[in-house]
Amino acid sequence: MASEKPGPSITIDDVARLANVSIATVSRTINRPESVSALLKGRVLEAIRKTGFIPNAGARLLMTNRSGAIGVVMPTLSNTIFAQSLSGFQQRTAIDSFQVIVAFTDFDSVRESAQILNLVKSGVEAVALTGAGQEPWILRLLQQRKLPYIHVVCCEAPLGGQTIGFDNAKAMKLVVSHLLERGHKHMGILISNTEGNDRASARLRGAREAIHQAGLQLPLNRIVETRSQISAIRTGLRALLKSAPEITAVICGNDLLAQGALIEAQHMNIRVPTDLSITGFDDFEMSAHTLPPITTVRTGAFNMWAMAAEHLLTQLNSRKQLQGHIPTDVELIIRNSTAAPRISKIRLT
Amino acid sequence: MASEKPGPSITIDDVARLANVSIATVSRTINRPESVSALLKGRVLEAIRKTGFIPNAGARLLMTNRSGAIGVVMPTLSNTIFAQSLSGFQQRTAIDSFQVIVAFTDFDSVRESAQILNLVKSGVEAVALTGAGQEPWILRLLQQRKLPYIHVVCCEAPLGGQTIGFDNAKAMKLVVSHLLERGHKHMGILISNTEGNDRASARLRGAREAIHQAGLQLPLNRIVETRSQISAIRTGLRALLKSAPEITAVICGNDLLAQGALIEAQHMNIRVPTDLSITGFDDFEMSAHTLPPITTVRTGAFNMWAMAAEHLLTQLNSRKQLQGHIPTDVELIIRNSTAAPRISKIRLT
DNA sequence: TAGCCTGTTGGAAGCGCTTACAAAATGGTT
DNA sequence: AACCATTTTGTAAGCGCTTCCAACAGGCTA
Repeated sequence: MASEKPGPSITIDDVARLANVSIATVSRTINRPESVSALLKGRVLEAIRKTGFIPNAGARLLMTNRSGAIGVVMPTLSNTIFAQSLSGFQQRTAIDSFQVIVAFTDFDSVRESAQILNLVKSGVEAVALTGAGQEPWILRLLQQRKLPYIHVVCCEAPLGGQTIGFDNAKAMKLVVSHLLERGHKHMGILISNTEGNDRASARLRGAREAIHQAGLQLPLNRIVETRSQISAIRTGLRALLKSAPEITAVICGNDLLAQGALIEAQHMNIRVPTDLSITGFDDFEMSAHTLPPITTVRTGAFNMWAMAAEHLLTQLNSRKQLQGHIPTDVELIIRNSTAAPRISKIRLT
Repeated sequence: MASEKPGPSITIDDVARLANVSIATVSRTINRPESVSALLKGRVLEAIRKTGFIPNAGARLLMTNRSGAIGVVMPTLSNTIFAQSLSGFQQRTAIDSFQVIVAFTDFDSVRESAQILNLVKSGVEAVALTGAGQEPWILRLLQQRKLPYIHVVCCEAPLGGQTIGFDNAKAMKLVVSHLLERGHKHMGILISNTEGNDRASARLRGAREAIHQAGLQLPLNRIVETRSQISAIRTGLRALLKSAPEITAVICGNDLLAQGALIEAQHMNIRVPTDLSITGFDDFEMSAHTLPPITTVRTGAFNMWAMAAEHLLTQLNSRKQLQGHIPTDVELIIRNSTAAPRISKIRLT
């Protein structure tokens, strides 16, 4: 009925009283048990058990400045790759008993700044960021406060920030090389919105450069940006094929796009890879199982983010400032969604 | 080189001194600006801006007992449904400027208890739990500490806990009814490991009951439990079809399983739905686009979790204990992966 | 036995904030 | 001009913990 008062919760004093020791001893048995005699330690532990004492997070944080929380900032969770990434990150932080606070930006760098600021306000000890497209002021704020942070999935960052990942542009060139080797001359690109997404931009740039370097053209009508809903992706592929019917291969910015493209191709009765080659990027688990399985680039997101976590934790433990770039491996996985283009470019539509 | 000292960070005193007011005034302009005169408020705000002051989370938490953080406990992120769920939850909490701390259990209720305990230790103000399979002691602990919590995706919970969701068993019966209507007599079930997963168990139970109620049999060889990797799911379907070749429909415990089953069917050259009907559960975005699209149950995970968040936030704001069950809608989405069984049950393999 | 070193323990001082309370300022009213 | 109600401000008391420091207890050596 009437809302209950918060109720005086159990404090270290209660435990100390019950164990008949000082609060200092209780604190020590929790934080540095080796410095307490077996006798008292036993009494204290027993008292803690009996009372159900859980140290007050605020008081502890106030004294130690250690919240045991790490922030991670991602655009969204609607692409599996970020779910994987978050899993990897969290799995590693869990080993060191760190909590993960997640924040999503929806690819909006203004919102991203706000989210990072919120993380700082809530006392995270470090932050992992997706990409390097953050507003400089917020990065500067992190630096001023000496909060370790790292940009993941990229290879260079503003303000000398640490990075872990690979060169998205270079990785995309692997894909293009593969298609060139197969004999493709006319390629289209299906990519997620590049605005506020430096990874997508870099991949697009890489593909573009590689195509140009091969002496081929990439007119604008062969590049389609799309939102990441399956229906939008499907529409995107249709638009691409309509505006550039000559293309024999579609380079997708990630595996979600590739899956959408593959589905739309099936619906359109376009045979993959016979009529059209499709490539992805990220190597989803599913991509090995689709019909045909998708040629893609394995980037090891799970491990990459686990390493990012490890890197931050190391800094927190050693209190020393690491820096520079940690390169991660990237591997072109050739599957059956790519093949040589048909001699005749006639397709049934 | 030498590790830099933490460096005295900016406190409320610095701001007060600069603005030439008392710390109380600074605190008030941050927390109850309407109670401060425009003049001083201006000076304080300016001083905050100049100094880059960010209130110390620990001190604040210590005084107010409000961390601004909510915990959410999920089994994993490897099934898209949980990514959706987390998104929904976080989207709602963000509106009230609450941070989300995520914890994963990997379907292990012992680990789950530990995770919940960690959340409590780190000072969350409320907790959202997946399902109702938690160990009672940890729920009791939440109750003792008067931490609002809610079980999501279920309809009843131990210890009188609040729940939001639907009856998984009953929802599964919709699927079975649909298959019965289509004339199926021999159904198989592909379900994720039920151990430590009360939702999967309930769905299995629902299917079983509905089948029995229709006067049909469900021998054990028609039930296959599987891990959730695509390859395991595919193996699972093969095993199911091998041990029970007479089945004309496969009821999958969720859409991930259904997608895996559909893929394996394609690989085995089994036509869906002609040779085999397949049903899912959860209604992934993708499920509307596969070939054929998958008949499934829409549970609105995103909204359900957003509502869960809202419910917790309401309790936090009103400080009153709500209780009971919040039912959510469930809808059978009939698509082309289900049809009447073929008269002849001969399949090409 | 005196003198020391090591290992334990408790007392007490804050950490940086919020907020109760009192003091001061403001603005009518008589 | 004196008074009271109201608003605004400052003072100071903690919140519950960690940790410095001093006190003390043993176990040695000299």
